[in-house]
Amino acid sequence: MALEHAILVSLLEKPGSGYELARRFERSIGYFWTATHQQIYRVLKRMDNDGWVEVRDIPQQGRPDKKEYSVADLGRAALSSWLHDPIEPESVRHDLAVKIRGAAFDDPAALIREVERHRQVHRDRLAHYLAGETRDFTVPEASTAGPRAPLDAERELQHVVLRGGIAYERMMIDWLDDVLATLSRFGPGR
Amino acid sequence: MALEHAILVSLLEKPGSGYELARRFERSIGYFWTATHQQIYRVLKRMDNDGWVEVRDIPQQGRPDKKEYSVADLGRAALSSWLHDPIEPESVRHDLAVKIRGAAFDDPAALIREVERHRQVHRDRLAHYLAGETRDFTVPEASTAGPRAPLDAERELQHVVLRGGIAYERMMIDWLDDVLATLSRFGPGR
DNA sequence: TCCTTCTATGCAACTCGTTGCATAGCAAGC
DNA sequence: GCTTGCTATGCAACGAGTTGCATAGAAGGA
Repeated sequence: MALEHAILVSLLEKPGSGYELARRFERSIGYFWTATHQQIYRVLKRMDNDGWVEVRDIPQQGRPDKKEYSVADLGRAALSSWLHDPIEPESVRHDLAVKIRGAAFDDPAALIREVERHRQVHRDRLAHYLAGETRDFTVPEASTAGPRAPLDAERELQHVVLRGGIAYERMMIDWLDDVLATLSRFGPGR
Repeated sequence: MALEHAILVSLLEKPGSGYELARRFERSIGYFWTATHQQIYRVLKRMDNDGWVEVRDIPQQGRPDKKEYSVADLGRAALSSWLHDPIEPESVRHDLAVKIRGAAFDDPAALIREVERHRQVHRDRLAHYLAGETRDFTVPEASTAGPRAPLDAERELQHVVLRGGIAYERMMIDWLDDVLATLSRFGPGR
């Protein structure tokens, strides 16, 4: 039940409409939390009822009005409370791993295409993350000694999460290489 | 909707009762697919209705009867068909990443305990996987040249999935170290 | 001109997954 | 003797997430 909290974080970083949130969930936030516009609209409505967010109607020309949401005090409190609650380490769900073990009872070689496709997706994601890192987090040459520049928590924490995404994609690409090498040792048919 | 398929794979590897499946989902299968006994019983019943599995009642002394499930031809066909369908690379859900980005609006240092706890969980899992690998996949010294031993697809594929789990845990531990180093650069309070 | 895509929001129906509870006998430890 | 935990299955209710559909005007390409 962390969708509310993911929305709160995103709105604290920058207020926006449900539609805009949905697009963010396809990009930066979506790297570690996915949500469709349906869920977002539904949850936003509930959050509004609960007083977690404030809405401002923004009329637009030629398009439907936009509702810009921002975080209210109650929402901030709810986020803070959630941050202090322990959470369980997330449970994993890897369809591909099920398929790989299942391939033993079918045709292992037939999975090669599929695994290659997944590897390409992870390569693309990695390239995308690395481009984002260069764009947003490249700092000018640090002075040799001297005091550090004041730390911007928001930026630093976004960066460390992005580094997590990068590490994950690199790990996946390496593992999928391993999987491909393993699959290729079995001939077609069973 | 891959729970059916995960169950099929598990039953092909070894027939068993719903209860036994639930325990396997806490162990080896659960490393990449979680399920509670509720889901398993419900899905097993549906799979039985659809003719994917066969049930054999095994009376026991002093305990409730056990229903041992095994995969029927229809189930095997369903698995094979699923294996040949492409799947989307799985969408991620990392509560912890949401928390880390959210910490910028609260107290970053307060997250340190939580992150350390998660790191410990991942260390434990890693140790567990490594022990399992030594136990199940240590091969006797390979002969210098000569022909390879016949390859056992089931075993090899189980092993490569386990190696994926190991790589994942190592990556997480390293990343959480990075997160801790980042969090520690911010003082308490905001 | 028509078709598609984008912005922007939303309902309804459905499936999937979680939580709490219930039964029931046996074994082990305090 | 009592509590806890294990085997073994299951119902009921709820909450989370997905899919299909609908509206509606603007912009851009075939």
